[in-house]
Amino acid sequence: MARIVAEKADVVPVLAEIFRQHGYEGTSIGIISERSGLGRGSLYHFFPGGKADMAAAVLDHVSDWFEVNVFRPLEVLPPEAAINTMLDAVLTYFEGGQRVCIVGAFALDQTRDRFAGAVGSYFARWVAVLAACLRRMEPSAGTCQEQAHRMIATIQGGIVLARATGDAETFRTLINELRPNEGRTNHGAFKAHD
Amino acid sequence: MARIVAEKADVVPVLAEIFRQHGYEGTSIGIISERSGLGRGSLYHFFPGGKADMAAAVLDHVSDWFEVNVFRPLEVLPPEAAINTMLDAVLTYFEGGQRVCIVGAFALDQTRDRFAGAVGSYFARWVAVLAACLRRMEPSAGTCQEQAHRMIATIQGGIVLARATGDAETFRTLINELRPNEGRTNHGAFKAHD
DNA sequence: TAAAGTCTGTACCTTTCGTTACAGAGATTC
DNA sequence: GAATCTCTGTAACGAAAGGTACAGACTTTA
Repeated sequence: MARIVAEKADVVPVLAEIFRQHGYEGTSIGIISERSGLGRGSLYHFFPGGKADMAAAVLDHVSDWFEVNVFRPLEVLPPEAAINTMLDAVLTYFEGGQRVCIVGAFALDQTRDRFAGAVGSYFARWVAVLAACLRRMEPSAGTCQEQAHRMIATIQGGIVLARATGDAETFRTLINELRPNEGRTNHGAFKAHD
Repeated sequence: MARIVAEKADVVPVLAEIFRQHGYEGTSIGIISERSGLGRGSLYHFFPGGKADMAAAVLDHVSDWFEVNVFRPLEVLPPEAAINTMLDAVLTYFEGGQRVCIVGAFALDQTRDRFAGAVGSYFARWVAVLAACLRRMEPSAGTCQEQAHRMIATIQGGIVLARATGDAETFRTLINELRPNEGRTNHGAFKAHD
């Protein structure tokens, strides 16, 4: 038999892309086998738990990526730089909003219940770490958690909006408006009048 | 045969709820038949195009609801009242973010391509009509479209976030912060400093 | 009341789903 | 170099998928 040795680590990103495109229910083992080039044998060798196992590995992988590229920087970098790093990462990772956040996508249907732990902790950690960063930035502010919610919601909703309208520029503008370092402009829903 | 005459109009809301919960791919005719109480015969009588036909009817129905309860008010009411009406509708309709926006959910996977027209025009109309309302409110502002994007993204992302964390209060706070009529507070991501 | 039209339940079709079984090829170990 | 382990391809499984066929029962029209 032709044997091209595959490693689990190489397969997970491919799986991630497939789940991103088709969603959990829309992804079939057939598609996975075809797009990854791995037969069913290999697939079930790496992921004995089947499809759910594959999706769980993808969620882990995504969480790790955000841990390194977003959450950790939010903790260790100076606040303004941290937030800019986060937004830069978001802009490239989600490809102008055309590439979906699987965790967010999973949250929208019953898939959420299956992976409630991973989905919940991903967003909980993001909120916690971003709120803490905002607090370091403006210790006087008592609404850091709400600000964090608003920023994350803008990112997630920006993906929905950008994909629905097919407009990547919408997403980029939305994200860049969240930056803290462009001359203290008002980033609110309504312009400040006074 | 037992004959309980059903009307298409009565069935569509039930379908909507099912698609909301399971997503397009996760919804099977079996589930639909079971939950709606209609046999396959009736289902395919009302929707000759099958599952896609059913989902299309749901999208139409949702669009109509928003047309009446959100878009039209945004056009005809005084701006501030219009926006408050929209936010009230959003709060009750999405049930604290636990109930999903099907249009938004469809936008996140390949289902979008199947219903690109309905998905695109739903959001395009929302953006257009909200931006126009904001312009009437503050004719000087040149960023009404961006503000509209931000508000709609907050709503859609708020649903994602609320469902992921299971916290309905997060969603309510997020929505209420979008209101224009509470003493000109700054609703931005960052507090205004000057 | 006869005819036509509308709705409904059931049985069945084909395809695809996720999963399993398993033999064999290649690498690794002793 | 035999034994073992890791990986791979193929075939097949039962279950569930979406969809069709169609006769029967009720309404409506005439």
